[in-house]
Amino acid sequence: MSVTIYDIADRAGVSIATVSRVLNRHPRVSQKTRERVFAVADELGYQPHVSARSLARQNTQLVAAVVPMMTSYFFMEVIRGIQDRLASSEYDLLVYASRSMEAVGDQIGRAAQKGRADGVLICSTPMSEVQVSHLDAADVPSVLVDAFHVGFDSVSVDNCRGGYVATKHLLDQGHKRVGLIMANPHSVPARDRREGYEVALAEADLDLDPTLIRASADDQTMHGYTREAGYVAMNELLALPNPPNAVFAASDVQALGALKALREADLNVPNDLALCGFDDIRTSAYVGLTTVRQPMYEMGKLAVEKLLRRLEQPSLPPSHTSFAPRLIERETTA
Amino acid sequence: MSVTIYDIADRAGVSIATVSRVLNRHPRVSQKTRERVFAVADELGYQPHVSARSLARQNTQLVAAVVPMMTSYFFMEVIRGIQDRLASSEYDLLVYASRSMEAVGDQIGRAAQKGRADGVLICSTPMSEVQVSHLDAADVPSVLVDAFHVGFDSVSVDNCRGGYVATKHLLDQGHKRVGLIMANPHSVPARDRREGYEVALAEADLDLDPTLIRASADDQTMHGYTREAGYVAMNELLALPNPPNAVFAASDVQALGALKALREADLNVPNDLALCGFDDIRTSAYVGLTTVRQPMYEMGKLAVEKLLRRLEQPSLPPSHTSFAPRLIERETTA
DNA sequence: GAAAATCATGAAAGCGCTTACGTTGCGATG
DNA sequence: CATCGCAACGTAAGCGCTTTCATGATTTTC
Repeated sequence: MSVTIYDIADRAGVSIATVSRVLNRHPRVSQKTRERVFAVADELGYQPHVSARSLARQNTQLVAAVVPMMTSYFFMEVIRGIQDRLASSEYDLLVYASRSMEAVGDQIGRAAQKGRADGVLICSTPMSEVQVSHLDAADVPSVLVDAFHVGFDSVSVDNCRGGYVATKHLLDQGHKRVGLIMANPHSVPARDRREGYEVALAEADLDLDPTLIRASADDQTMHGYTREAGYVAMNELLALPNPPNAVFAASDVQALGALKALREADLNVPNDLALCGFDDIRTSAYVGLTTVRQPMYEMGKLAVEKLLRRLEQPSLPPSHTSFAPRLIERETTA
Repeated sequence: MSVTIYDIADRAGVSIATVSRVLNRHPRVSQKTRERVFAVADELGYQPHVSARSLARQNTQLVAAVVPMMTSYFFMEVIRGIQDRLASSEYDLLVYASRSMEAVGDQIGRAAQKGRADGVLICSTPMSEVQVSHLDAADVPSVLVDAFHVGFDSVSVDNCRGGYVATKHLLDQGHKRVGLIMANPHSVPARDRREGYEVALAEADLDLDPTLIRASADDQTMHGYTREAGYVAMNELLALPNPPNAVFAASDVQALGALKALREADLNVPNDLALCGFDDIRTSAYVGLTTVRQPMYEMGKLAVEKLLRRLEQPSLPPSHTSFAPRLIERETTA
């Protein structure tokens, strides 16, 4: 096989214990042997064997991130934040992305397997009791991103407030009939955004018109956060006897689909109909879509921050952070 | 600690060897003990310890992917392909994304460390001799994506052909002065695309006008593949005494920046100036950008395919695949 | 200058698993 | 009936590292 601490020990005329001490910067080694060992080590091109070290130390230097669907810009940004923060730590990143929202459970299981990773980041996955007990059993520090559970560290966004802000903005522009393009109601964030929408309407003393709310068709993989869903929903709204004059879409991808429908209907945005999305994905800036921005990158970063803190102090009480989403005004509501 | 095979062995009244055999589906175990061991195992909620297993088996069940910058859509798609293919294998994915093109070397080092992963996928990184020797020393199967080296399996795209196709398309539309928005010349794909551009011009008996070629400013992190770079470059081209009437941009993000410059200059695309990009990122479809499509997802998928094959048959000669890029005609060259 | 304290090092146990090899007990073989 | 073969299982030696404990060497202390 390749070079081990035994080889170094032989060559340097010391025991493997000493080699290990040198390699781990243990203070109780003489200057002389330290230098000799180091010299031999890189003369032989030594690299510690990761698994062996993990086994002996009882830690991997790994963090696992569980994410439903890499496809979406949201998760990419979160992961980028995770990645960036991790880069300045000693941890490497393991990514568990599932193709469907359903497979997430398995992924959590794998990620939390004994000796797999020192910590787990779980993204956009509501924690069922099964999963909680799973994680508790595995006894691996975890933090939730874009989800909440009392027992775990979490970082999320105040979706209700986001929905409120978006709707309020539309109302402030003078629109009285504000429609909502929902995602799949299975999605907790979508439900929260809808709640914010309803709060804003109530506050403006407007009745809730259920026909103005379009939920995405049931879709197991993307929870309705797709361009097509937005396209269909907008067409339905336009077909109404009394269509809305403004629409809040639960996500930017849906808003983009809606925009397509509007173009096809030859309607002027924002004059005929104003549109506000949610997320602030890259394309939104490009097409001038007004939206509510989630600080995805920052969320990923903070999640890692929390995880690292917990890794150092496992007994800390769970800490929860909720970011306030910010309205980004652009041309679709000018 | 948590439950080990020793606990199972005790409880089931057998030796740890037998437990191990059962768990690894070794045939030489009686039906009865097999059942008993399994029963005890999941009664105790046993999970094998990953590091211990790795050490004993001399393999992790991990594949590492080294990627420069998660930011870009290109890499997202490649990773998605990797992810998807890996999902139906027994391997988990380790992601090494660096913030700058320069840090990639370190990342490769980490990814290829002994006992870290069973195989490595290296994305968009030209292999220097240092890195080659590094990888050879680590002796871990690797495949190159969007890069080439005789000694390694690789999957890439025929960038030269892509540049040719794009330019030819522009010429076929009757444009005589075709400009090129280059990326940083450090980028091998960018150079290849430029070569294709030149070939197409030569074939059409057109002289190469160097003023029509704009390389991105030196940029260490994105190699000039940015919207801003495209914006600047297009403005430079427009400021020319005799500006081009068609432009090929080395990437879609640059093309989008160029598009912005064109909008600001109040020029009609494609009538005043036709534009063709490269990549086919998501936004391109949305804004109707004609482009040359790279099969990113498929590339990731195939890379894993090759890696898995090599994992089984390490002595296979290196296999190289080059995808032919495909022109996607949209409105910017109608 | 002897006892005590400190330091540098080695021997060996262990992390949790796999696996080569040895041992047992059984039915089949001549 | 002695022998062989083989299935089923146990013993123990690893995998490459960390770390405790013991030990001799060196320094400090009064």
